[in-house]
Amino acid sequence: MPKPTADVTEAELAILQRLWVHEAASMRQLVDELYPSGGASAYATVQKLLERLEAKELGRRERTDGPWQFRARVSRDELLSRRLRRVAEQLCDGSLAPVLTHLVRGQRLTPAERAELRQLLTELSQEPPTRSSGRRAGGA
Amino acid sequence: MPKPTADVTEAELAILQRLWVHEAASMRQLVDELYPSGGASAYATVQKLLERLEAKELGRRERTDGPWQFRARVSRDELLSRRLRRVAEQLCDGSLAPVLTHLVRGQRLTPAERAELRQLLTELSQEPPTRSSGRRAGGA
DNA sequence: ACCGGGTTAGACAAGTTGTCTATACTTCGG
DNA sequence: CCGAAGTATAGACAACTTGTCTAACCCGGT
Repeated sequence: MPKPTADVTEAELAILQRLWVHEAASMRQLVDELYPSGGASAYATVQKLLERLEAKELGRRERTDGPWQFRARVSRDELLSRRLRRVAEQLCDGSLAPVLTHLVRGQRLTPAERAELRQLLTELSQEPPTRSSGRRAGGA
Repeated sequence: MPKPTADVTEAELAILQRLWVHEAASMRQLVDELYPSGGASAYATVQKLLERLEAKELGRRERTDGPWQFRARVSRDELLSRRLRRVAEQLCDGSLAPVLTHLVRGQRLTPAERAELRQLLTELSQEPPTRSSGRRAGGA
């Protein structure tokens, strides 16, 4: 059982990025894209990485006529959520609100970005705050 | 030279947390707090961790009459910034704006939190380039 | 001189990470 | 049928990280 907090390594992330782009891909496709000049072992390397992604339940393989097809099991958004939650866990006592405040305060936002955020906040305020059913809130 | 992106491990973070609380602390103090029932080697463990923190330029030692005094060289805020930047780097093409949007959208914010954020945004819009004296302008 | 605290250098096991080797299995052309 | 080429899988491997631990060292006080 892979720890729920299982982290994604650089190489694994590179695979995921391609899967997010392609929806589904074969090993050959991934190898060609990620290790274009890769030697003989690139294939097995990608295989191992996909294997680990599967173990972490971040990827899935699918049978087809031909070779296996691979898909991501988490969206970029979901992964983002996990990372942020982890950061909050370690540095903000588990709460994400301080992260938000920190970001708003610390980043020099362009007026356009500020406006967009205010707009977004306003929209969310107008939706029923008690029923948070419709939208996928935060994933997990 | 340690990579600027040098990561902080769990145990190192525990040390930093104490240093953030205490401003400065001796080894003994840290050992007693972090390994209260720790065996004979706890001292050396903490030493090694502090050594690594120093190598990463995240901590500093200071001579005093008695034993060394240790201090953090980064604030929690700064560390938060680095982590967030890294996340943005890996998942949002380097830009933090999507992280912000994601957070605002994904977290169930209480009305109070929303109000506070809107307030904050308004403030920032009104005094753009001025480092106002009242608030800490720490981030990044 | 001895003791006990502080101080330091390094050994170490366990785990992670990316790559690579070896070996199957499948399938298609000749 | 044989073998070549692509596909599939298991496991070895070196390099690195991480937290702990051992063995010393130095030095002032009694």
